[in-house]
Amino acid sequence: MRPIIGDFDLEQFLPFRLNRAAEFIALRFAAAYKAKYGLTRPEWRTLAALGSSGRMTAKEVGVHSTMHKTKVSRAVFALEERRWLKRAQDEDDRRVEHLELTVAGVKAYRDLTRLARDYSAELLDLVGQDGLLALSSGLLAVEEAMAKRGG
Amino acid sequence: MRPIIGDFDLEQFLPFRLNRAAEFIALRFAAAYKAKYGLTRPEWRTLAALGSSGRMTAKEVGVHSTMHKTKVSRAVFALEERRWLKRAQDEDDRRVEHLELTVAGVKAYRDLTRLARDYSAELLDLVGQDGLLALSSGLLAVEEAMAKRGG
DNA sequence: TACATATTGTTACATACGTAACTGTCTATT
DNA sequence: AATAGACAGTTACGTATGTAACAATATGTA
Repeated sequence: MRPIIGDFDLEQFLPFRLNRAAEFIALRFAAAYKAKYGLTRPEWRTLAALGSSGRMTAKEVGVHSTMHKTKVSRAVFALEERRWLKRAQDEDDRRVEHLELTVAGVKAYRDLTRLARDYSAELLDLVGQDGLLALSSGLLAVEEAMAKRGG
Repeated sequence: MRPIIGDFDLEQFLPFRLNRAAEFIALRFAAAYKAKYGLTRPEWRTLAALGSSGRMTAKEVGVHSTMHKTKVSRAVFALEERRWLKRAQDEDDRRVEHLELTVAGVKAYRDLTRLARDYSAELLDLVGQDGLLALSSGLLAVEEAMAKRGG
């Protein structure tokens, strides 16, 4: 539909397009880990961060996965209740807690990363290689901008 | 940091990267309309949809801007309270309401689209033309996939 | 040592959200 | 005409969110 009043078109506005695509892409995957384990997104991200890096503080998880500290705090609490994660106080600085996955946590992490890889393949099929390459290269440019301007 | 346990890396996972970039890009613009008018994102989107198309039903707004009907319903209510929008019942089907901006609404729309254009220019400056072109082309591929698979 | 400031992580509060249930209206079938 | 189903839009409810205030600890400076 052509604009009547102005020449602005939401359909062409990058923030809108980016958001819509992100919701679409992320929701399909979120449905998987939500259905299988009842995880929230912050919980999945925390699991993924700890699974790949082995041991981190809550603050590091937040930086690594770009999450607000309250989100991390709540996700850590939920994963701890599930017994997928354990805390250990730092000996030098008692404000700091080192977080680590339990055996059960690692198991869940492995299963979920398998789902993630399956989903990546599905995306390749759905969006096509050219599309994904373009997207990835565009995202890289945004990520560089974020690093400069403090994302 | 290299993964210790598995070979999965959140940093490379497209849903994560897409989400993070979308949050970064959208938040910067959201800050503008939130600071200036106290608008929420659904309200801005509804305003943008009505501003560019002139007259729509709530359902059409939802389709056009990919929003859940409860979001649209609440945004319409808020814009109506502000007297930026008025409703008119359809004469043939009394379930349907035609939504239209008031003069004040159009004025705000014009101002906000100006901000949107400024922000687009800022993005060009921040991310660079090559990056934006790649991003746009990648998003197009996603949008085509969404159209096929029902986004 | 004492005091101000910064930092890690948690919590209280207000707000935003989606699901599901609902109201009112229209359409199709009988 | 009557009934069942579909549809537009609203609302109630539980949950997720960010802001701001907070507790506990650490650091720097006098």
